[in-house]
Amino acid sequence: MARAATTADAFNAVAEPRRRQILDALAGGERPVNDLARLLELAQPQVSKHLRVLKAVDLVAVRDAGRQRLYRLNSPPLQPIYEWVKQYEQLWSERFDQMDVVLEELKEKEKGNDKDQ
Amino acid sequence: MARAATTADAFNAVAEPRRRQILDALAGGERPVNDLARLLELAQPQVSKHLRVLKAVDLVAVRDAGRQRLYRLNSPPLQPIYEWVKQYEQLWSERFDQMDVVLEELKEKEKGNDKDQ
DNA sequence: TTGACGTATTCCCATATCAGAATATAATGA
DNA sequence: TCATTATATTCTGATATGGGAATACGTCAA
Repeated sequence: MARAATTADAFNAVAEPRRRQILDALAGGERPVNDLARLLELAQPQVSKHLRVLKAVDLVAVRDAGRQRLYRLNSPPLQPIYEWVKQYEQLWSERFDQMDVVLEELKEKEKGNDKDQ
Repeated sequence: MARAATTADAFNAVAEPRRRQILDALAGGERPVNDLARLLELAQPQVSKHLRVLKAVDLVAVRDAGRQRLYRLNSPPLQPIYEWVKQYEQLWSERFDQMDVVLEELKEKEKGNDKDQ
């Protein structure tokens, strides 16, 4: 098998920086496609394609407005990412863990020194 | 160009479920490769390959222990993901608040129905 | 040294990606 | 209806993935 599709879940969809930028832009409110293209300095077809991926994982919704299509953010599908990564936030923010890492490295170094002698 | 490499950053590395599982397993402490393979019911070579990706983005560190190689979690590279997704957490919790409002209204209506009976 | 164990690498292959260019579709206004 | 504007789709090509299988590498014990 190959790599999971970008449309497989929010994790994969959001791994692409352009798509994160699009979501960031939509956080300010709904926008038509060309607007996004101008903002991100990206060609219109690429924007449409990225939006398609985001739509597939339900991260955006669309609304027709004449010839324009107004896309808007739908953030809830990001929640699993938040929930997953949140658990690790403690690990890097807690001082004790950092101390553990430092101590581990010191032990390693000491081992190396022992070997040398 | 093609899709960004899995080793491009933590976003891409972590988009693969198996690699998240590996990190989850390592959250409990350092482990040798075969241990992980058994835990995740995955063939050893695949585990080694996933670990290589995780190492490339500095999400794991290794320590030699005889014939074994003990891998351990290094969570700080996950921080950019947390920081990015955290901004959206408010948006969906606000939505929940709105839902609360709706539920409240429903309850009110029900009260009204009770009165009718 | 040899054999066994633990881990890493390589090869194969089906599958997707992303950008760019070209083109198609849809809606509006004259 | 026709031209214009806004968006979507299709095609191409270079690239990489992830699993499976086979194999190579490294270390320890006898």
